[in-house]
Amino acid sequence: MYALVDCNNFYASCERLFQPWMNGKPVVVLSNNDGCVIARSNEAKAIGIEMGALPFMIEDLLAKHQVEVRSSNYVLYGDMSSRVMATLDLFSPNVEHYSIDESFLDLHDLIGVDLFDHGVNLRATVHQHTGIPVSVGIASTKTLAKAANKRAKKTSAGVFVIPDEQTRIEVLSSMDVGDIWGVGHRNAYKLRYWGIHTALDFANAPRSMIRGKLTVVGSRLQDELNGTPCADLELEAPPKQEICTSRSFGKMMTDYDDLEEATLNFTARCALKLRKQRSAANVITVFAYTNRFREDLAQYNGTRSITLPVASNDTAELCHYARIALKSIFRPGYRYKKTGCIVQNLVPERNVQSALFDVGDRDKKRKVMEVMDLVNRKYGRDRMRVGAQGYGKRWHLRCEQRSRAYTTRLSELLEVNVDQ
DNA sequence: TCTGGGGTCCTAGGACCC
DNA sequence: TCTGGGGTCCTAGGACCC
Repeated sequence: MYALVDCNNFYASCERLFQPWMNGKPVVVLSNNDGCVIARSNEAKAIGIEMGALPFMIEDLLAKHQVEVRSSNYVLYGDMSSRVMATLDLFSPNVEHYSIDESFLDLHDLIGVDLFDHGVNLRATVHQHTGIPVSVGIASTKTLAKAANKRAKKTSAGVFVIPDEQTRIEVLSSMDVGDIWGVGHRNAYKLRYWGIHTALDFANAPRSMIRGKLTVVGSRLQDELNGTPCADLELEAPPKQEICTSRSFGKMMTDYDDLEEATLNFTARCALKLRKQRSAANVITVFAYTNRFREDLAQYNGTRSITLPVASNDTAELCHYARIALKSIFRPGYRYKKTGCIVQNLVPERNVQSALFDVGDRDKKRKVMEVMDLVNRKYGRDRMRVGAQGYGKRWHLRCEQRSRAYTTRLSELLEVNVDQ
């Protein structure tokens, strides 16, 4: 059996931990740039705030219900996530950390233990260690555990087990086909058109039909819903095959120099992420977009890829090629909203194929990066940087309601008054 | 004024090989 | 009447996830 443990309204729950007066009140967390709603407490859901809602369009609703609005604070969420995960690791030797707020646990070694009680215990322990509420779904495949978890969220215990065939059929028959993990809105639409409305319809549909219309992906899903596991736990995250850093800007930008400074900062982030996983990139892609929602403005999407002579994770070298790419796509006169950098065709750092006519001392460059990373680990991100990254930060994000780094910054620790 | 950021997997079709 | 049979590699695009 597998358990799927999912943190309830994770970002909103993190915000509440250190601002407990928000308990029982509606809370929403906004995306980068305070652009749209990406997390909601149950109270916020209840008053009808939708995922993706735009704050300026629901101003009245927010004011009327005195909704607590927060900018996203990923440092806090990332730290709370690792605390939750560390607790889950106590419950199974095999845990897949699937996303920032979800983990799969392998329960195959659990013999003679009541699974429901185990789930209740797990939930209580996570709450005791971290204060984060979680839901637990337990079943014989990952896809069924997902379905059980969805059901668990509707129960007061917060735990739901699919122990037998009867329960499986009952759960699947009351589940919309679009709620199956792996069926997105596009395939859900098609499936309904073909007369498949519930997860049980999907599980019982002719195999050849599912295979024909939804390829092997659909076929596997069907097997999983019928209790045949097709996906094992991924205990170690495989190295990423590509890495992207991009942001929308608080304000649209027209000036090339501003755009370059932002883009090279994103490139530097990519280079750092590459070094962290000990990879080097063969290809670098840079893109620059205008605001696609502003139909009144001229639109432009520029993108350019460059193949490096030798795979690299050197910040200065990647910035050099990123700048060439950006210069070649930049068109004056447009108002740019977003740029980004993607590094691709990654290879292990130790495995880099050198070029016949390569110039420069790569060993020396590597040592420079090592020192830079060391300095920055000790004194803070980007303390040491390439000049082109600048200090202007004209491209900075808007985040007007950001909470403190309660768990990761000494200067922002919570103060507790003990006089009373 | 105002719409996130970061990934993976699969398939079809073209180019090319013998 | 009417033009083989297998392959591989690469890319673009679609679909999905959080």
